[in-house]
Amino acid sequence: MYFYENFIFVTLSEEDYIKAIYHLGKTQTAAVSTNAIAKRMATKPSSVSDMLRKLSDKGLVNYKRYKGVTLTDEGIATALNLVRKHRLWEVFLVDKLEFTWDEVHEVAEQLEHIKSEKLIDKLDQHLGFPEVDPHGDPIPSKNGEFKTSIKKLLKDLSIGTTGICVGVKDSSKTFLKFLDRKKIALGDEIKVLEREEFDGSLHIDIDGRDLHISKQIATNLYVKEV
Amino acid sequence: MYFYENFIFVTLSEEDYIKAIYHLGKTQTAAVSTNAIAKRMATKPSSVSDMLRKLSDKGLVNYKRYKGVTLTDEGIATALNLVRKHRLWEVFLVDKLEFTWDEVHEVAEQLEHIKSEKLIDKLDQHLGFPEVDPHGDPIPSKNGEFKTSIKKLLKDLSIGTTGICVGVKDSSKTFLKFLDRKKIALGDEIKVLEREEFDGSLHIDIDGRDLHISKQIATNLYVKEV
DNA sequence: ATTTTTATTTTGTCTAAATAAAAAAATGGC
DNA sequence: GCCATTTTTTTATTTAGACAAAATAAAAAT
Repeated sequence: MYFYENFIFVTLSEEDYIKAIYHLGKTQTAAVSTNAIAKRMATKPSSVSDMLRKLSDKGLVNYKRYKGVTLTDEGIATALNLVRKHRLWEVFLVDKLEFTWDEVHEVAEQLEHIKSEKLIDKLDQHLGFPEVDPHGDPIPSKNGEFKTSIKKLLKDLSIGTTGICVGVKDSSKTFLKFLDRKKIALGDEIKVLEREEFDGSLHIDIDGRDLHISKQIATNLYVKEV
Repeated sequence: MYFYENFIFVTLSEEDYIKAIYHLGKTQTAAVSTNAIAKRMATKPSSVSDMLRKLSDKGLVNYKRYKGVTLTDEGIATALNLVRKHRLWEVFLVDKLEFTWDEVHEVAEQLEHIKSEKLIDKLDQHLGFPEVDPHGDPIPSKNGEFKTSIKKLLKDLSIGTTGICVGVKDSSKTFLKFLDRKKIALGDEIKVLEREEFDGSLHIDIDGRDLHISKQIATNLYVKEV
């Protein structure tokens, strides 16, 4: 074994699997199932089984047949690096190239696979070492450290505080249309003025306008506290 | 045939072949040979034959067995788009991320494959619609138009004119070491003061310093006239 | 005109990744 | 504890791309 060869080459599609396992694993304590991965990646369970064996051989996942899969430390590091790259590119697209929040994902999905440590370090610096992406999700540091998410539901903001609208929980057409009519858009500054006790509805100030919105709305809007 | 499906999906390695054919074709009038492509791409002639047949099926090249290959209009458009993307990314890396001229190629080689028209348009705008890359090579416009190269050899500059050092013709270690000792670097502004008739050597002003360099040196340094 | 050399293509294998169909293991209900 | 169902794995194929060895075409030399 050549000691200077202690890094593993990870292919593009292996990276995609690692990311899927990482994101599925976040919301649960148990190991991630083959079917769940297949569904998320729009592929077949048989393909997933195959890949899990390979990833296991490379030491990126802990895999017990029929028992689901978890990431090893190596796998977690790989995943965090991908998340870091994805989110930094998203910041770049929005801050520097004037993309809107909803256009960035597909492109960032490609850019995150570019392999160059220097590129990412320089990009990070160029962007002013941002801590969150345009959706309010935290950007892991180079060594994999994380701020806990500062993204909250609007309904959880306390009275008097201000947040910037960074995303939606319900991304259905009807909801987006509704937001459009109410002229609520990504990036808007929202200050919570008052909460009605009996129905949980909120009085808010949004870019100078006063608005009264139902609890349901406030439950489906993500904001980033400022 | 669905008329809205008039674009061909080109895979990553197809793109690499197209680029190789394009660059080899520039320097010659005849069709490009299989072996030449193989040598440039560090692959085997058999692999090239295989790929040429595929590219021909897709209408990207004109291919006659044993007779070499040329790009179709479609192929040229594809190549120019790749060159455009490659060079724009190089400008980005140098202007925005402080890469040096010699570090950009490998990364740009990856970035050029990112598929998003909007991304490139926005990047172009962000960079101020540059006409040349950091090596002084021209950047094709969106519809494939080209300024002729404004890159020259230092020896071809006329007396009194100024150029910015953008590259080397001879990239041997000895030459690069020599430049280093003489403190001649990429980006330096060089003004030609005088040319000695009998040996073609040049007196130059480089960032305020006076220097006397041989014809051989002047023949291996590229400058971009200002 | 024939032979030799060189360039190119064909053929058969190989690997990575995907799929469908078949087999095996796990699980929930009784 | 056993059966039916669901989940997962295995096996056999497929496709894109690459390569080595063998075959063939073109060019050069005799």
